[in-house]
Amino acid sequence: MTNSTRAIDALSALGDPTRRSIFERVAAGPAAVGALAAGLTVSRPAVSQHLRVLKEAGLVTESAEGTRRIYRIDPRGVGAMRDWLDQHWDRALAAFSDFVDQQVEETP
Amino acid sequence: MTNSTRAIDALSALGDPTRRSIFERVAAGPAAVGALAAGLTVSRPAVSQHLRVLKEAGLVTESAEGTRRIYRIDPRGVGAMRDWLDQHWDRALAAFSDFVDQQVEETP
DNA sequence: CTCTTCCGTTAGTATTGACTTACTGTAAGT
DNA sequence: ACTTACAGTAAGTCAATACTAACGGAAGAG
Repeated sequence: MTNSTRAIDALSALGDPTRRSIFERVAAGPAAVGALAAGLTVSRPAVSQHLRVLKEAGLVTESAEGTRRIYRIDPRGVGAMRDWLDQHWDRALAAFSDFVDQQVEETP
Repeated sequence: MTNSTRAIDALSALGDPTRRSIFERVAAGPAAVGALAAGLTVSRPAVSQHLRVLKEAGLVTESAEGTRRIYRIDPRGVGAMRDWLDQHWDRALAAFSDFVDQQVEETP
């Protein structure tokens, strides 16, 4: 998978508010599925499904500890999003300053 | 609107694949609605609706030139997303290195 | 003034996907 | 072996939303 593809998946994954909550909780520290579901209004299977999407997007990793599955934040997806965003950040600044310059010329 | 709120809106907005396409085209350079729709498979009203969402998310700006509306990339939304992500980027690296250290200890 | 172009809005439809319930599986404790 | 705890899977429901078709409005050309 290319880095840009991962960035796309990560953006799609974080588009959902519930998944953002889950991701932010995982980002705060490693956690099991049950613990995550306890702090949310949705059921545990729902959390499990969201975690799978986040995992496929490269935003979290999974590791077993007995019957519990511990989820941790994954630098790959976060980094891919960061790279994708940095590209557009540069463009945004350039386009914006061009636009401002143009406005100044038209209204002296 | 707070900066974090704008980051949330921006993430939700870019969750849709069609909106990502539109956003990337606008990021490549200012464009009118018709020109954007011509390069996509969806109808012009659909593009118009997506642009409104992107505008409300602070990702693009609108300016009239006669009957045409020119859309440009907006640094505000892009910057808000960048800030939001940078927070988690730091956590991602820290959590990952902790995890690796722990794995090394357990399997010497 | 009329015609054309370009665009936003509205209403209605269709599709996506988020959620729950029920079930199955696995590991640890007794 | 039985029970308990924890989690993924499957199937079905329902709400959110992406999309099209039809309409209306503003600006420039003739």
